[in-house]
Amino acid sequence: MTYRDRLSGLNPRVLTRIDETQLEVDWIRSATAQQLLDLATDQLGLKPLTNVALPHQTALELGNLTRAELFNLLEPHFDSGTSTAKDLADQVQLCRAFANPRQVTREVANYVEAQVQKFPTKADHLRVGSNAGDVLDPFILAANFELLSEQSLQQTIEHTASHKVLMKIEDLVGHLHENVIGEMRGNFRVPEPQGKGGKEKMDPLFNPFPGADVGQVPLSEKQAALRLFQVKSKTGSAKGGDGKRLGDQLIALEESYFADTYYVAIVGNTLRGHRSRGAVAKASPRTAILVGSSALNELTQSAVGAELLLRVYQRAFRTASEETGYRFSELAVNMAADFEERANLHGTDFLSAWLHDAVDGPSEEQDSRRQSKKTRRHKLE
DNA sequence: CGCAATCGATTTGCGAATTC
DNA sequence: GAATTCGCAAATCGATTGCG
Repeated sequence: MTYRDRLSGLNPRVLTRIDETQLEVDWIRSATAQQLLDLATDQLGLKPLTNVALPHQTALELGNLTRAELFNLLEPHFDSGTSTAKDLADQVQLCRAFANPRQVTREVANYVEAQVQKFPTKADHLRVGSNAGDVLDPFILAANFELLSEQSLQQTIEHTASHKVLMKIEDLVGHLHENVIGEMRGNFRVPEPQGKGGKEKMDPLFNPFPGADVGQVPLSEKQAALRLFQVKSKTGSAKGGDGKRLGDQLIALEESYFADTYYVAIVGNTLRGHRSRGAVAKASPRTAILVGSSALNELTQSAVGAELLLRVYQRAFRTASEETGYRFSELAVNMAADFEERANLHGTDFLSAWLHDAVDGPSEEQDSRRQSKKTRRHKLE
């Protein structure tokens, strides 16, 4: 019985993507180094290079070279004043990883741009977050003002804004990992659960792989086992009870699909201090728990996965910066002016002004006893 | 049906509890 | 006693729920 037989009955769109990614990885597994090189030169509109790849070298051998190694190989074939050798080295790695590099890089840039559009641009974006209750903490603002900002309103606002932006970027990067790794040859992004039933309940149509973010078709030496990954940015992400919950999900995936499961963190150079390793291992003993390069090697089936991600992301960030025109420091000046203006209006310093904005309100909106709706749940009982 | 509130997921940081 | 793990906090996002 092949891995594919065990998947029959799953959502047809998921199966289509799995079959597609199987073909994509089959190509690179069977291609020669020359074929990979030809693909890369063709995509850049360059003439084919005939005397770079060794006759019996495979595409994987060439594609798994580091960027520096590739560059050294290619550099003698181009004029030293141009960036062509570098571009081609990049393109070889991209073609090794993705079946459609151009589309992937464009989509990543689009995604980044969409998130940049949600970065703060006005003072009101700092005063309250996207959730109405997430009001900026005036006491932390005071600490920021005194301890970080030399009592400068301008600096205080810059620190506050950058904190907010970096929180958004954390979320952004986490999603990039899932989506970009899911696009690589042999991998597929596990679709978000659809419709009702919850995120944790397995359903062949609406939620076939609860607990996994990325799937991978089997290795050529172990054809029976689908590989399923729970991907985190760092080991600190899941804590306490999350580990047990994830472990329970992973072991359910192993049993349902005869799958090998992986609990991986992209960033991290040691398992020491892993917050949820224990809980996952206890609930799902056969799940491999990996961090850093060890994680990337499994996810990308290459030794240069981390390099590749950085390259794709940096390009996207630069493109997004140019295309959105988001200018952090200019916006911070405007936001600071707005805070100052509000303070002058109230005739006090801006910390006091914001303190009242952050805690004052009609008691009907602040006191559950005055909210006549329905009874609320309480933690203790 | 549309919008607001809520729920569950993610991140980091910190201190308490537990384990070796 | 040191190292590890657990649990809580604040912040964000997206999906679901529920109200008018």
